[in-house]
Amino acid sequence: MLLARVAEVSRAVAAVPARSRKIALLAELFAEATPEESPLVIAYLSGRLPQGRIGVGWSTLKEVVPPAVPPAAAPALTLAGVDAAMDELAAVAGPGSQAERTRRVRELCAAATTEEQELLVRLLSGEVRQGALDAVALEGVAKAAAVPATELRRAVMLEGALPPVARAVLADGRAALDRFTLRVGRPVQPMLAHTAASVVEAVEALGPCVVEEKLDGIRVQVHREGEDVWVHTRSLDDVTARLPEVVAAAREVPSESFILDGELIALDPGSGRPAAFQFIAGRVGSRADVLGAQAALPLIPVFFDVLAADGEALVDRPGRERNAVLVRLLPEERRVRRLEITAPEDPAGREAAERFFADTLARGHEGVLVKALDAPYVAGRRGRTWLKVKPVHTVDLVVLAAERGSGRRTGYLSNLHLGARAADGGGFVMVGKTFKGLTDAMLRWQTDRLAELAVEDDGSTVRVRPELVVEIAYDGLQRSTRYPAGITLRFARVLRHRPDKPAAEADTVDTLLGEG
DNA sequence: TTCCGACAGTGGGGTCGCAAT
DNA sequence: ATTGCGACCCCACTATCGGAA
Repeated sequence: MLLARVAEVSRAVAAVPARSRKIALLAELFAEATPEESPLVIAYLSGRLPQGRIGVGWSTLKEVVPPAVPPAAAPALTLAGVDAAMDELAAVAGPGSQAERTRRVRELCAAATTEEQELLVRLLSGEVRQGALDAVALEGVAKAAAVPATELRRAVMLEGALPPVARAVLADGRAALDRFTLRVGRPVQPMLAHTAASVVEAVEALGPCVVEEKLDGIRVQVHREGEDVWVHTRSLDDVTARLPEVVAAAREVPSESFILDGELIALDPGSGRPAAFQFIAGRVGSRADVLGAQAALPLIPVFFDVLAADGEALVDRPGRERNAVLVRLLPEERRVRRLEITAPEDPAGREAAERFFADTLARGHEGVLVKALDAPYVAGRRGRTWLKVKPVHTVDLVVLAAERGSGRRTGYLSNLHLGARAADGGGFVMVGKTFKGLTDAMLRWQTDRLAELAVEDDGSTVRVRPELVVEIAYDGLQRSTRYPAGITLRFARVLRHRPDKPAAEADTVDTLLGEG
């Protein structure tokens, strides 16, 4: 198959708003592909390269963004040829590699038509912007293979990726799905949670449930088969080699075969309180001198779920049964603290849940997860049966500048630079940016208002007179080397504009530091 | 007919490893 | 030695479609 055919369908998918039409267009092409090329077609049309990210970002791509490179007159690139080129691109390393990557990307684009160039750039940048990624592509495969999407989705979650499952089901039909089962050693997509505003709201929504402490660390899925152990992150990256202490902990579990789901945290050497997320992420990211890094900051795995044990899959069992297995496998200090609320309608139960939440925060943790007691482990879905609750801080800050948006925000001033009032009363100190929480109406309003306040425009960022106050919600402060006060807001989002409030009454850096 | 679950899109800060300067 | 880039860890929120209620 030619790349041009894929590019053509991608453009058509982007052009139709209805999801059902997107799915139909994708299904048509998937049915047209041979079994050999189907994984490639599906990967490309779900917005990713089979090779994953291969060291090419916007800085490299800006030199080839159409129409920077003269396009080929007629389509000639085959899917197999492009795939081979991507393999080679991914393998480029060492001195001169940056120039070599740029050269190869340009060479590939020179052999592509304009439409193909656009697809290549979008695949390499990871932004297909066709309104269809994994989930919609999965629906397309289900339609093409005439299998129920729910069954296909389950197989994909257990396999961890769509293309291999798609190839099997397109070739052999529904029966092929039976080949994809939960297997120790093969990571599955982790179950995710939704957000609730309060513990009471979460408990009311779920009925009989368990409240668990939410640890602020790195999610890990730990597999063991005999002496073999694998550790995977949320995106299924294999980080086993960086985490010897997790491997050792897995080998202490009194079971030869299991899959555990948990969080990696660390304790601050001084206070014994949970270490800041930044330190834990740094540890997990360190590949060089693993033993030295481990000595400086040993990580502690704490688990909250078990997907399989002693050769038996547990994902379809209710949460209370999985927890019973977890209790059997792990000592208390290897499990998250939890409180069962068996009678959610009883005020005493709700009060207990509230106390547990407050106590968890007092211990220095991030918040809680509330989970329905009878819910199965639904891999890869953000099920309504797990709800997270975290405290939210708010603060009034001043807009110092705004960046022009892209994609559907083209033409709007989108990303706001946020300033706190300086402690000494002189001016404002930037403490972060945000583009979140804005409705289209707010976007339109702030674009107009900020244009009135503009004092300088470099084409991408518009500096403004510091007069517009915005109410900002955030999850807490982080240490920062980027901003002058040495701090920045974590997960800042706009709650509302405050045109009624003078900038001189905005919150100060000291207020921010006081609230932590 | 209305409601709501699931998806995609739009980016935020920090940290590491590696290449370029 | 420092800087810049890319990958990946954490993530919030809105708009939209389409099936459920």
